[in-house]
Amino acid sequence: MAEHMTGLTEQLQTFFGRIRLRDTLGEEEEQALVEAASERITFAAGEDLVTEGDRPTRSILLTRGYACRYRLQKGGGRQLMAIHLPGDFVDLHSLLIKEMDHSVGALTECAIITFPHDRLVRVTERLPHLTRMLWLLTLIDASCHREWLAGMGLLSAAQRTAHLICEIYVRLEVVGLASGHKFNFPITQAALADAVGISSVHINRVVQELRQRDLISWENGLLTIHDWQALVATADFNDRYLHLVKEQR
Amino acid sequence: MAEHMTGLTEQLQTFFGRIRLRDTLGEEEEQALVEAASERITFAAGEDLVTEGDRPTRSILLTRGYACRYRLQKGGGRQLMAIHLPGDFVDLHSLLIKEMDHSVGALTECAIITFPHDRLVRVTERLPHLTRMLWLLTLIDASCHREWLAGMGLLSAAQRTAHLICEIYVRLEVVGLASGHKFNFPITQAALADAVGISSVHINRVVQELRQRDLISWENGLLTIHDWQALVATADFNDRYLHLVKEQR
DNA sequence: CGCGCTCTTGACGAACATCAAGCTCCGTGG
DNA sequence: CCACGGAGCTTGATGTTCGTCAAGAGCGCG
Repeated sequence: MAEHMTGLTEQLQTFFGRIRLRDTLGEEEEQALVEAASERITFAAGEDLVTEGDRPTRSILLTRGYACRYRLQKGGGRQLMAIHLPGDFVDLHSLLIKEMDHSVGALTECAIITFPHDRLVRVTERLPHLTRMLWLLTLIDASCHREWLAGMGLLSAAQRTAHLICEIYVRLEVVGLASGHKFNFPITQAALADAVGISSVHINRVVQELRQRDLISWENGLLTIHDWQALVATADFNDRYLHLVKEQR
Repeated sequence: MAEHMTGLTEQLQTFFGRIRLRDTLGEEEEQALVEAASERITFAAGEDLVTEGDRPTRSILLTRGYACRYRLQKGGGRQLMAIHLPGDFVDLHSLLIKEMDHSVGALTECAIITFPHDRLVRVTERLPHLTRMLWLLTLIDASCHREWLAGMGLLSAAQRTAHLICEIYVRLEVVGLASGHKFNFPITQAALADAVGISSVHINRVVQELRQRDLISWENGLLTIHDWQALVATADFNDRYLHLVKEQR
């Protein structure tokens, strides 16, 4: 067990941080999560962590890299439905949903920690407040889905792109994974296009527009926001949907 | 208390049915929900059940009518993010989310039952399996959001419209609120346009196309599906995302 | 050196928004 | 009884956004 836990607690700190942004997390609760953890696995960019139709027996927590939820279309199209960052409990859903209705893929090299479902169920039997915290994390995922959905209906391609950049920066920043309005973003324009819901040709023009307006630069996988206020204004970005308020839940 | 419960259990049957589609629901669990219920309220079409920015102290279960989650834009646009039917626990989210990041409105006259948050928290402290069932319902909501999101990126306006019709029919049908491929759908074309994410002019043309292809008819608030197979085919509809499988969760 | 992946650019077309006008239906008040 | 008005539906004309097709450039990698 000592072996098992080497480095594990450290690797879960970002995850704990994401909970502590919203409520307090007790010693016993933290310990229960550490004990529920199982394997550590890495994936190469492009690999699937979970595939549509799977019936996982464990949930996946992302500790390193960018992952995405996505759905493929018969015709060959792809739509991303979320981008996940270190500290995200990527498919906590599968604990109750059972059969995956979408896939989770690695956008970059990824490292994960797995949590067997039976251990998580035991957590729900024993620790109601921690259960609510896990539930809350999935509710915030849903809130992000709604935000993207509203963006698809109400915003232009350029606005949605700006919005996504704002979202990722804030979510990285609040857990100390980014600062100074810049962050590593080593994904392809094609992947970004699938997230924003437009073609790869068009995302290229949108990115160039954002660069020419001097809102951002993006080279060698490093994205820099030059004018945060202006980026927020064009995207009509409001972080309320991320629920970053610490209170009793 | 006898007074309080008059008719209440009956009004919750559709809700219990939605849970029983996915797992068994024990006598004690059902009773706990009945006891957690509080007021019954009705709303006229167009009224808000909850408004963006509110901090509700109770959650709302819809027992009659159509409601929707929506977000407004400064410019005046509106995007629906879900349509809710009788038996849906509409803003169970607010139990943990606390501050509403969107509004819930009545598309038709609606009747609701309220559940004070403190009573629901007590349920989570006492009944882990029922807690997981409530959690599951919010996960299925999220799954619907993802489905709509994928549709926005991958499907045409006509396909999304067909998809929405399929979704509503199935969700009504599985709890016995519709059969024979028809259902009451007394909403305006403008509201449908906001759901599909297109203009009211364009939804009109889309609806006419669906009528001319003899897929549906829709008059006096009654929508009839004439060719279910063809409608499913055009929408590329697959009900997997509704998670209608009964199993241990 | 050559291959493949990503990014870039131009030309053209399709899907959908916007603007504008007229329609039907229905309730309300005279 | 009809006039009026509003809400929702319908239709046409025009413009914008974005998709698709096609080609080429830069670059890392074997």
